[in-house]
Amino acid sequence: MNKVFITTPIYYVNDVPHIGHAYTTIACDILSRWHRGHGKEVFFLTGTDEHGTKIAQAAAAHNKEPQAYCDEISAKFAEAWKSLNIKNDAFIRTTSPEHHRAVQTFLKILWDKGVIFQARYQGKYCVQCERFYTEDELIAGLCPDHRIPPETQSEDNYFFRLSQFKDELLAAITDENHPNHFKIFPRERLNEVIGKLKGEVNDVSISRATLAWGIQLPWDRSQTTYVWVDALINYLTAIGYPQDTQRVEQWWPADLHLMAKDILWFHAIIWPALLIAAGIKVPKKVFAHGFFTVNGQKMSKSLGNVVRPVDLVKEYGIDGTRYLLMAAFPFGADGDFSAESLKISYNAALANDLGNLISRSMTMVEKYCESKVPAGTDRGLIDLVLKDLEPVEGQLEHLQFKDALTTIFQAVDRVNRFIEDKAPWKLFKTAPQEVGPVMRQVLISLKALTFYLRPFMPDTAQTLWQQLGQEDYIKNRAMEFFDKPSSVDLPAGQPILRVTPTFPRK
RNA sequence: CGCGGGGUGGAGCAGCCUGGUAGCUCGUCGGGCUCAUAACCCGAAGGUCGUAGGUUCAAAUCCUACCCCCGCAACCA
Repeated sequence: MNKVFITTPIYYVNDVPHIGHAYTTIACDILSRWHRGHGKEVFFLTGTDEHGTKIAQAAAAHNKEPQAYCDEISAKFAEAWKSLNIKNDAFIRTTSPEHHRAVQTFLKILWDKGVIFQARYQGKYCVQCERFYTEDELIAGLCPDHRIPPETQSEDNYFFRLSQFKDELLAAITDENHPNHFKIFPRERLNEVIGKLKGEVNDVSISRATLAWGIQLPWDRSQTTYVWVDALINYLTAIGYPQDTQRVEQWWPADLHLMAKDILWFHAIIWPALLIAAGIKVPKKVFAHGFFTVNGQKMSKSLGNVVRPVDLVKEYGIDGTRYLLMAAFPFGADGDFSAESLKISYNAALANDLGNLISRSMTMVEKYCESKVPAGTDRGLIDLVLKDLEPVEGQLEHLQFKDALTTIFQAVDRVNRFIEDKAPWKLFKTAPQEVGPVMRQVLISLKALTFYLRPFMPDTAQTLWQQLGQEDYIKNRAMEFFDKPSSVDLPAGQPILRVTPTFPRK
């Protein structure tokens, strides 16, 4: 399998991007870069979700036409990803004509297959959730998510027979040999989904009669597609569905849908059910990461503690931000970002360990080795460093970003300890001929490290790459490296460049 | 019976699924080094793993009960 199709959710344009969005997107970017570095063909998709009542309302509140409003906010997402060095292969917008066509085609298939029916629905509808709730689901008569009283609404809607797929879905997620098998991670979330699936599963409304800002149902223009159904189909639109069958064939099924845990149900149940109903393969893996608090509190506008990606980038740089977000707590679990711990983490890992290692190494090569890669044959350190780094492969395979970083920084520590142990500054005085082989090992170890740092910190890796006197781009060399790490090397005599400190202390 | 997360040395966390020397980062104390971004290296102190039971040769780890903390209104990954 040589292709990897990775997606973030498409982000709802009723607010500008914050670090929650960035968190998911950075994680996908790291995976994309890692896979590309291993020679895989990667399609990394992100984008914006632009339909629905809330968007129409938000636009009205800004005195804008919905489309103009969407254009504006959507652009901010695209900009944010640029500023975080996100290299997505496509940026999809649900207001695009291609997406309209895809949604209508997809829904028409479901309609023709008879899995959609019309019913007069009377029920409790939460405007915020844009969904109906059963009496069971309400808590003290309030929406369980929003804690507001739902409106009693009655209208003719179209419904998708989700209940019909309940057993098959349960089998699909629990039985590895099921033809529609797909994985849900992490474990807690899988258990949660299984639990819900074993309970009552209701058919879901897929259209609204009163919503104008959306995509009309192909067989009934008086009805507009429910935003969630609209949104999920983006994953198909982006790869050319329905007309470009070749591209669809090439990329589908998606290898990974990554998202936060609040929208797992849509991705793990509704989406696969829709696909099965339409006769399309289900995604291979759905991973829901956790929520986080900021300084121990939920991020909120009213508390004024919403953190924007730009704020962090300003303080810690692009790579610093990418590192800090991934290193703070295990991916998948809930966690906290505090201003204090970010700073501590930055100084400890990036400035003191990695930044200083680079700095001291380059200085010593300059002072003791005439700024050139020295000759030598010892590879003891290099072998140990490569051994240290081996677990990264499996850790990234399981989206354990924090663990992968821990592993990488253990290798960084090893190089620091090696330098301490060999004390080139002493050797320079007592046995100068021994300095070269020591520094050579340090430099080659740094080169190896660079390949592992690259997905997390692409600019840093490229800079370090150039400091090591390498030309070209590191990304073009990753495949060759990972093909046979043990042969990593540097030509003796190659000039080493010194540049300004990477990750200055804060 | 609403849902979920958590209680582990001073702080923040990992380990718990697949029982068997309690690990990491920061901080503190002592030492070393001086190549380096007041950094780096070595050593030390410090924990009855929320409480009470149970299972077991053995439990932070499995089971039961209980106590406490946090998120689940809005924005929202």
